[in-house]
Amino acid sequence: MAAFPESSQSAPETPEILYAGELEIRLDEGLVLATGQPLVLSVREFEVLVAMARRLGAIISRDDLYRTVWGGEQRPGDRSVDVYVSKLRSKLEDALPDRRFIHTHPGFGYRFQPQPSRNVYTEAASG
Amino acid sequence: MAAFPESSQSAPETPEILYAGELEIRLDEGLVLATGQPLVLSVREFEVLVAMARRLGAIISRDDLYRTVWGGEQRPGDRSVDVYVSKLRSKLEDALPDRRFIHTHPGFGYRFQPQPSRNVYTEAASG
DNA sequence: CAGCGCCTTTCACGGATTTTTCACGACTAA
DNA sequence: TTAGTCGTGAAAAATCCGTGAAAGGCGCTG
Repeated sequence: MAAFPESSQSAPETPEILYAGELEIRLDEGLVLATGQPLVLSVREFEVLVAMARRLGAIISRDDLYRTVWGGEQRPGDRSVDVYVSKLRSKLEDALPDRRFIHTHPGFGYRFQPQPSRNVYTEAASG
Repeated sequence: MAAFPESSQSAPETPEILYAGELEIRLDEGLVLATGQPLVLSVREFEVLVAMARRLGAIISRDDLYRTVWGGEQRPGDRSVDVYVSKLRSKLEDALPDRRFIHTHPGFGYRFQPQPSRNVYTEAASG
């Protein structure tokens, strides 16, 4: 609803703010608001969140996430992505206990999509 | 120097006074009142405060702050911004011990927003 | 000119925070 | 059981930040 005011000179697909559930992700500032309340995320946490939020609803493989956030190829056995997804989940759950955002699809990757945690009906998560 | 810097954004009207919590910042005078009591700030301190207060709630990077207050580009390793934020914090905390104004977002910058650290008798309604 | 006082800039150190890496255990599938 | 995938606490390494204090400027006073 809140249309953001401004430039049409940039690329049409470069929003400065992403919205997902009660999350507001301000790309230019590195700020995330949960129901208006600011979260304190580290740089990596923020980048992982943005990478996922940009592809809301899609499954993103770990390799893909790694390339997007860290750059280069992920070495076999590297768990960085998992660790940061875990940190992110923790902070998001702190801020919004009734929501789940990051869904695991074993063998495939992660999917980012705001979803109430009490109500699980859309699909069985075990692909 | 200029009594007050022209704003970089074209707001319909440029306010001469900023309010934030119990702070009143009189731009044209260079005067800051905390619960009516005047603070003694140096020029730089005042400018840093104004730069932040003008973007209340937003994260401002050190580079950004440097450009706004000092002008030009910040040289790598320059800590001026940090030092002045520290001085400012110290004076604000002197004047209003129960409030936090300047929040650090490691890796991103600072966010200015009045926030009670203890006592909540703020004007509750969003303003 | 010399001495002061205030402001700004720069430096340095230690603590805080982040990032990376490791390890263990839960879980799944054959 | 055996192998592969995940979640996550915690150690180790790397950065980032807060801040006291030194150093340099500038104006004022005697």
